[in-house]
Amino acid sequence: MSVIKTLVFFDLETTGLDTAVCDIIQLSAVSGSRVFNAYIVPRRRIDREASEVTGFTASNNRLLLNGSPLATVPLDDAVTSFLDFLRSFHTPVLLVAHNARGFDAPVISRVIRELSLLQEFRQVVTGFVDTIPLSKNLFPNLGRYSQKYLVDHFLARSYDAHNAVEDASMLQELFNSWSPEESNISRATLTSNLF
DNA sequence: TGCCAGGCCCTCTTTAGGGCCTT
Repeated sequence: MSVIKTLVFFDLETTGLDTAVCDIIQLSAVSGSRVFNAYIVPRRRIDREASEVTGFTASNNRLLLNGSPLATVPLDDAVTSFLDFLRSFHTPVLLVAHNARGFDAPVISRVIRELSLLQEFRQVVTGFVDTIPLSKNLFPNLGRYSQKYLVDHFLARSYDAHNAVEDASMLQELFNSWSPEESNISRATLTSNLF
């Protein structure tokens, strides 16, 4: 008998690729039709490459997307609201992200530790599902496994990559189109006590 | 001031190198 768990698809936009130091700029999550999104002014400079890829820039304590200012919240408010969003499902949550092991899980886990919220996090999140190993297990001969490629290949869609809400929403659509069995999901799951 | 990653996987492998994947 399996415990009912809620799958929450999430994505981060950050100031760069170094998971040890990057700041979160956008934190988004999607589960069914429910959506969470928060923009945060970063403490550190946004890497040039990250700005080129995402369109985010920061100046004078403001965050801009393609030159237009965004409504932002402090980091601790964003993470607290995210935990409230996860708790609202009233079941254990599996957080699903593309390259969760290599990027999203270490970043969100580090930030949650820095905010002394790890205990609260572990009370609601039981693990991370990484859709890269999941897709490799399901479709071993694809050759390429970037999210953009997978969306194009399986959904025949192009989309606004590097908008975290769009990325999380597309990942949910991809996942649902694959209808993976629980054993496949388990093989691609990292338990939260690793973090 | 400017710069900065790192784990996985494959192969022309293991005394290594390089591409992929995330921003």
